[in-house]
Amino acid sequence: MKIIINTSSMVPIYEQIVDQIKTLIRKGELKENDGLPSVRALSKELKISALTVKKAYDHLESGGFTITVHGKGTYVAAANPELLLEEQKKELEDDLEKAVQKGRRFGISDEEIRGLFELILEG
Amino acid sequence: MKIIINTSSMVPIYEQIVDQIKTLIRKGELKENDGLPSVRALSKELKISALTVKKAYDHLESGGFTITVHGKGTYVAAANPELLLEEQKKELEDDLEKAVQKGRRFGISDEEIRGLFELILEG
Amino acid sequence: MKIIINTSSMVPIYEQIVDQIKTLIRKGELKENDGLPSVRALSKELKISALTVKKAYDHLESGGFTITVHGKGTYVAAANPELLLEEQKKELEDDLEKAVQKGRRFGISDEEIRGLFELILEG
Amino acid sequence: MKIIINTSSMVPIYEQIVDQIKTLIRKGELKENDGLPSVRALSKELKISALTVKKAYDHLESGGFTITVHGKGTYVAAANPELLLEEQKKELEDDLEKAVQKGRRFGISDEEIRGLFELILEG
DNA sequence: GTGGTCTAGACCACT
DNA sequence: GTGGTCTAGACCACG
Repeated sequence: MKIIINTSSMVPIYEQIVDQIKTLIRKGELKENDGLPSVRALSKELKISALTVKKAYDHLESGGFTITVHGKGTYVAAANPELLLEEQKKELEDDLEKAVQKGRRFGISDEEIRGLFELILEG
Repeated sequence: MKIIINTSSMVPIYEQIVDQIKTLIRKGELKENDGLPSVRALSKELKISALTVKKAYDHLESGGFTITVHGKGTYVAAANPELLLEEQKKELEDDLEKAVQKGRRFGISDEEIRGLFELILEG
Repeated sequence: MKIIINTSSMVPIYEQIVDQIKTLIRKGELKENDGLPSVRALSKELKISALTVKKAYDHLESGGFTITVHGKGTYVAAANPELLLEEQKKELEDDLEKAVQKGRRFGISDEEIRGLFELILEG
Repeated sequence: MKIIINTSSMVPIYEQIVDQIKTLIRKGELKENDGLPSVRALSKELKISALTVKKAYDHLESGGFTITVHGKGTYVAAANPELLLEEQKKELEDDLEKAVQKGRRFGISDEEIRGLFELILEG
């Protein structure tokens, strides 16, 4: 489990974990019935609170991506990589749309917004 | 003063006010020495707490965009539209960068991210 | 009546008026039964709100320095220049004491405070 | 944290808190990365509203004296005691200057003002 | 009328 | 537990 946490990022830690595990599942690096690290183990490895890991696992489970078996651990559920991809694309789309709308609200032209976007993508 | 508040947004109300007034100043719709609505008047108009409007005005003043005179009101300070534009561009840039990073974290290729972006811009 | 108003000062306008009239009385430039300018006249002369002048006159009257005769005007009361001087000294003393206490609270030595004070007095 | 609040003073409570914490930082009693009391804890201790403490902490953060981490707490930032000292001296200087100007407005001679000042400093 | 401060409590997000 | 936002209303100072 290569999870990378950026504590100075504005993205909540639990969300960073959720995002990365979802991606691992989608890309097939985590397959059905694979076991996730225990909450305590992952929290120790990432040097963060166990409650934060627990929150990430809760989100994964309520989204149907994992199944938690009491007393045993957390396992990857029957994955549907395509659905997952669509979901993640939708989320990205929302973020991009919000940014574009903010730019337009600022009175910045679409050409300029595109220019900034390309700079970021290439930089 | 056409300020539009979206209470269901995750963006704090006071920040929405700050953003929109900054934009009005930058676009010249609010000029130097123009008076802003009184705290009470705007709070009544937007149906929000006076303290929330006050907080927005405080942010504007500490940013040097307005000058507040006790017992008289809040006025637009000597504007520096260019500096303001740079600031707003920087903010947009940050949002776009976060979105791109999220896309990459999802394992979505840059080409796909660009595709989504163009769809939004053209849509 | 040479009253000088500094609108950019942090001292309230009405207080500036009160201070200067008290001083005029104390120094004998305004004597008992002398008439003060009407509220309207002074407000026009100083280009400030009549309410502000009214507030200054109210303070003077409640302090016993003037007497207002309905329909006639405001007149200097029997002055007691010595008492007035003591009062003003007391006020100055309070301000200086507050400043010194603040300096000490900041952990600035008495020598340094004295140094700053002398600089101001000589500057 | 020995913070002393004077509710009968004209100085806003939040400003009193800001002043005293700045001084604690400058004098080294609060060092880099030290945690400040939680908003709720300090508000309870001082028997004031949590919002007032929050306002003080906001001012400290916007001044770069502290760093606030959501869900964790407020911590002392890399201090710059010298800059802080200059800032506090400037504040004291302003207060002294205002007092001197008031004395002169009262028509009190510089010698007398100095006399009062020395009495306070020595008393 | 204006802004400035404060309260007592609520709800939310993050750890 | 922590901080972040918001409310509805109060009281004060200034014009």
